[in-house]
Amino acid sequence: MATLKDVAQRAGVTVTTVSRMLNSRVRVSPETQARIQAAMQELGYYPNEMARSLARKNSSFIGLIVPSAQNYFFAELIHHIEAASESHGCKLLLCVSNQDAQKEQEYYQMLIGNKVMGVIMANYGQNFEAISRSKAPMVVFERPDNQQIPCAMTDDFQGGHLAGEHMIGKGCRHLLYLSGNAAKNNISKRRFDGLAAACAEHGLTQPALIEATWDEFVAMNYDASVSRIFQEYPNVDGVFTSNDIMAAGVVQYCRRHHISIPKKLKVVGYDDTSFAALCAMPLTTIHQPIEELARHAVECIIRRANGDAVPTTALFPVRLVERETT
Amino acid sequence: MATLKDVAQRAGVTVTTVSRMLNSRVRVSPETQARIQAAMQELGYYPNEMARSLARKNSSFIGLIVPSAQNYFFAELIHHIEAASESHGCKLLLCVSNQDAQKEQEYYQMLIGNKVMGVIMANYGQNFEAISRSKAPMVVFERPDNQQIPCAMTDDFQGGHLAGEHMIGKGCRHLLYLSGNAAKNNISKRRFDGLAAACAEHGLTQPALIEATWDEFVAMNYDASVSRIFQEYPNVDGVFTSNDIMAAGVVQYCRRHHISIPKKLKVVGYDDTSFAALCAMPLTTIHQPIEELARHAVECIIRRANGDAVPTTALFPVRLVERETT
DNA sequence: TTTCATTACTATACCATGAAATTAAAAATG
DNA sequence: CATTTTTAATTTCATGGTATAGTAATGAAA
Repeated sequence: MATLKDVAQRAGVTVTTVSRMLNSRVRVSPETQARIQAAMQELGYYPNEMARSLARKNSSFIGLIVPSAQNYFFAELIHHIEAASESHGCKLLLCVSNQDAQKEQEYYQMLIGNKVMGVIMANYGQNFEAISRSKAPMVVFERPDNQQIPCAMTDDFQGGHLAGEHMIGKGCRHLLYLSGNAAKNNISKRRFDGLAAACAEHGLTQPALIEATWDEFVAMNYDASVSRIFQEYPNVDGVFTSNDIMAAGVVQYCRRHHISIPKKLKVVGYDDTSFAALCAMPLTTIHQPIEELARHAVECIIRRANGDAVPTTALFPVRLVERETT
Repeated sequence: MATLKDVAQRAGVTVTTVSRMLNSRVRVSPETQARIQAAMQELGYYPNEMARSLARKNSSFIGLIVPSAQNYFFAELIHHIEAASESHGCKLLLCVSNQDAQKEQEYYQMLIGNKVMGVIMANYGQNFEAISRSKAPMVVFERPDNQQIPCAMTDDFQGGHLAGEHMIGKGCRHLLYLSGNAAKNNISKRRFDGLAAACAEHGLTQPALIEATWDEFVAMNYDASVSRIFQEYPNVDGVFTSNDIMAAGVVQYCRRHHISIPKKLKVVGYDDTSFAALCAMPLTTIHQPIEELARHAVECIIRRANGDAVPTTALFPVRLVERETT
């Protein structure tokens, strides 16, 4: 590959001049500019980003750590984060952690080693001290223990509450929350709390709770947990799930067991990925503003890289989308 | 961040020694090794990958260009390519082209500029000359014009043929192919040819053809094309689609219009992503070995980086998975 | 004393950046 | 008009963190 030097030589100037033309807005005479342009054309020059990063002590990479890339929610998140990155001239380094805390750490190290502009973590393993040490800006999709870290999140409590209100309004009396693998984490807890609050407000008992496993998340098959619902809580008439895939699983189960939806059972999913509308029975679900979330996260990083102030926490509202399962 | 120099200083050796220990298999005495290890620990040293890449003239990045990250097929592809990369110690640079040939070029340039080990293109824009110039190994998921480029693909003709055989065997007489946005591309053509061959073998007329648009692909909503099917070919009794999302669209349409599946109409999808089993009506579909494909692509790159020979073309068989739509 | 293993030293390369210095040309001054 | 000042355009030089080749030095074992 042609280097700056080659271009400079061909254009009859020094490397600095070429570099200046490319990077700084200091004037370069039009003639030299033309000569350099021509030389670059002829040689098919493209700067070595490695050298750039080294010299500048930072790259234009943005690291993204997600637990899965297959899962629809994260697939959309990835999609939008890529788009947002690209629109800011950044490149996306994608890391799939499989929810493995160890891997998360390793990936994080690797990203820091690659001098990324910032790291976005979509699943924030609990004890993550390394972060505070490094000074690479980081954004998290979860309320971090460390208040220094910017955070973009949606209003999970509201989501649970909306779902509860909706189902109760439709006549449900026995609610159940089918929680994701992250049952003990805050996201799940907040949603549950929202749901529970709605129950309390209407004088209903606490919602029941079933926790799916991580394996089910990976396999995108929640059959085991879904059937537990009906074994353990036969009189349930409203199910709220942690994601749309689970909701689809419930719908499928009911179809096989001739439980009519929405008459006998109402189902509210979560995320509102395109999948929610694609199931043969379109899901009522809580819509998460994934694109806004993604944009916000990327912007946090860009701003911090520019030395601008960054809001510590941003809370995005969610909304309920009514379709056919309620 | 601590640098090699810092580590060397602390361990009382020269950078060369530390570097040697990290990179070459030349012997370093156990004591020095221990001292260096300790120093690295204490300083939390992690090598600057930028500097490494620069010095070595290559990085351990693998670039992946896909038209979309949301689309289920590509989401799974991404997932598996990430996994395969990681297992070889490589990092994944994800690029979403939106099927824009211009963007594809730009991304490709960018990747070359980042000295990636290789590029995997999941949608291979036609006239892509830049490739031949650069010598970064590249793998494509499509039969390339350029025979130099390794290529991993599945047997699309077989896929079409299987679908045809299956539907004809189930009694269909009027087949239709709902083609993806890439109707004019080879993939789609080969599938159609396979389907047509099956028809011919059974003395049926050529299958009808409807082409979806790129916009529909992006929106993951094929309503417009789906309804065209029934307007233009009211007597169709078997639909073969280019992906599972389309098939789900057909199923949904039929559900709304009380066309019973599989009695009146049979549907065969393509890809067999997890989505195929998740729809409320599980799809009969052509299974693509996405994981194997991904692994193969990554291995091609690794091998070429090691200077080993790489098979030019690898053709993977597909198989039909029968579920409830036929 | 020779031999060998280990480590140090030195220099150079990778490619680009950026601060400071230089040159050349244009403008202002007496 | 000669001289100084200003400005624009470009160059020189040092720098970033690591890799690597070649050579010298050290110390211990043969």
